Amino acid sequence: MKSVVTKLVRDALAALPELADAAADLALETTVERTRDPDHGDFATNVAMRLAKPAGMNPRALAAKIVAAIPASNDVDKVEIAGPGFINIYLGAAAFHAEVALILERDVCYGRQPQKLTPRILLEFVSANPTGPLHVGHGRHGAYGATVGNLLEAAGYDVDREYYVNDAGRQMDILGLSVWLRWLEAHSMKLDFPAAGYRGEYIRDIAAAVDTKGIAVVDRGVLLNGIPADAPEGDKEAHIGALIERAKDLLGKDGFNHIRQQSLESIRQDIEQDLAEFGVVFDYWYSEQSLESTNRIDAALAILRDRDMLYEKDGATWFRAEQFGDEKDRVVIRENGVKTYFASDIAYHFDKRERGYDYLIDILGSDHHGYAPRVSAGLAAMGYDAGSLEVELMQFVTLYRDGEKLSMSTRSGEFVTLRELRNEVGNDAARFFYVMRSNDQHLDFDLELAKSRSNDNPVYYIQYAHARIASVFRQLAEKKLSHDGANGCRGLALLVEAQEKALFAALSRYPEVILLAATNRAPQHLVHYLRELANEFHSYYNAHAFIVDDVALRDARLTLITATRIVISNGLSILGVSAPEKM
RNA sequence: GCGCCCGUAGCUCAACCGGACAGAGCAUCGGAUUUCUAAUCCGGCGGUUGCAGGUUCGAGUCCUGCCGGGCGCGCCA
Repeated sequence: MKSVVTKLVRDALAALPELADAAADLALETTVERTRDPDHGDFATNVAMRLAKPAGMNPRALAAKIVAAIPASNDVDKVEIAGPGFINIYLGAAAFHAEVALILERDVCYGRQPQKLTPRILLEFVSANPTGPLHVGHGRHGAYGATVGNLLEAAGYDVDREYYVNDAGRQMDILGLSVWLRWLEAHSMKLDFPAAGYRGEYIRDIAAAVDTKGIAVVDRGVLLNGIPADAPEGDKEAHIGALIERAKDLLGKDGFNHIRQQSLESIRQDIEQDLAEFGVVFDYWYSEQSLESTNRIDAALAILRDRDMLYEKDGATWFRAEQFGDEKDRVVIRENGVKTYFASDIAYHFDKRERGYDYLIDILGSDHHGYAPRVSAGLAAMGYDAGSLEVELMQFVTLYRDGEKLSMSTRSGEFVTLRELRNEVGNDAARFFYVMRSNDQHLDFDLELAKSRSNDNPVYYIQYAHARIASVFRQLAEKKLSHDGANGCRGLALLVEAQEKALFAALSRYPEVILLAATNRAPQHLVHYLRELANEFHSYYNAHAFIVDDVALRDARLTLITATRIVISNGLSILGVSAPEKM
């Protein structure tokens, strides 16, 4: 609906060639806004104020000129100039009636833009290390990423979702070792579990299920002989490092890898299932190991070397990140010959572009904020536009129960898992609460509120509006009445109550909200909108009966609430929240 | 010390490249039900947008400095 107004203003400016220079680099869409105050009409534009200075004119005089140039339209009731030079546009009722007809016609597709061919977007999120079950922080990444993906798709983008599996490196060895030690414990060996190992209960579960091919019970003395002391007396990293080497010796490299791969695959599958149950699904699970096994890291480094982007210093190989805006140069190959994590990141992001994605969005924890300039520098050095990588940072989640903060710690194994959270509050409340706040705000997740089946809980408030509409139609059927939608559309002009006008206006905003939320990667806009829409509906419900004797009025009202039901359902669907028929 | 993010009502948060008297929910106070689900609605109370400057016709929003909080600043992953 906004596009209709924008077009009118654009046509008006086009009819005023003397403004062409002043308006040359003005993005017109941004000057047209919904009004907050109905006294200011439905839409307002500040275009006259924006152009006043470059055009060398008084804003109100300029506004008058623009208003005079606005072409006649059936959609517009009147246009007024207000305040310092705002142009207020009042739309006629017919424009809103047409929008409701469009909602009914497009149904589940209402609010979706036609598919754009470019840019192709790759959205990477969660990407938690496969060393244990997801915790509540990952849940926020999942809910946010999935919703942003849905929003981008609704906005017409071609978007794929990817999970980067950090299945290489030392942490995987620690995982493999942890599982083996638990397996040995289960086979009657008494030992002190390493302080740096993964201590969660799930490790025992994996150990119990592990395929024992190539695994042997070893003598405790053989295992621990010559291993440096663990913390607190010794260095826990040295201790576990020596144990990993010992494990590889005793089991053989293949034997150890066998345990390690089984362990990580078990955890990865658990993560995938957990997320799937949460309505968070990925197109690709991209393995870090595969980067190495296909030599993509070496290939990327070779390209950098060819471009003179690498140099040797202190026995290590450095990348000239500073040249591309990073705060300092970064090591890609350590003195000991091992490639850094950053080297695989460059290769990975390069590969994303090579796979044909034009635009990359990474959703990362806020503790990774230093990472964006680095990887952008890598992309730029590889010949791709640094601006083609966008990083959205997620602030942390704090759980509260009865007003008390719950602590979380991965290593201790005492964290609250996403699965536990989902079981406790339900998927709908969890999805909703996770995206209620802007991603750059800390999220206080109140378990009691999320569970409460009361008016305190915004999820139920919105779902209840949907269920109430469904209930109205059940009542209609019980009364042996039916709804003639075509007749309802013809009779929309009968709907002149304040609550009806408010509902018309709210409904017509939906496509704009989707675009806004998608553009800003800001699901909370949709959350707030749905709450407002539900509020308009509940007010209407309380003020007026829908199932009235006057057939024309009844059909019109039922048509209006049908449109409301469609929009609520579509919006909730993007949030990954169900729209119940009954509560 | 340097860098990034945040600071809005008692609490939790909105506010669309800067726009009209800064909006919701909770809490609190008062009201609405012979009714299509009261998981609802209507109204009242509540603000120097951390502080001080600056830019602008116009600043919660942009710039500078300060105060407070979070996170980062590895040849870790």
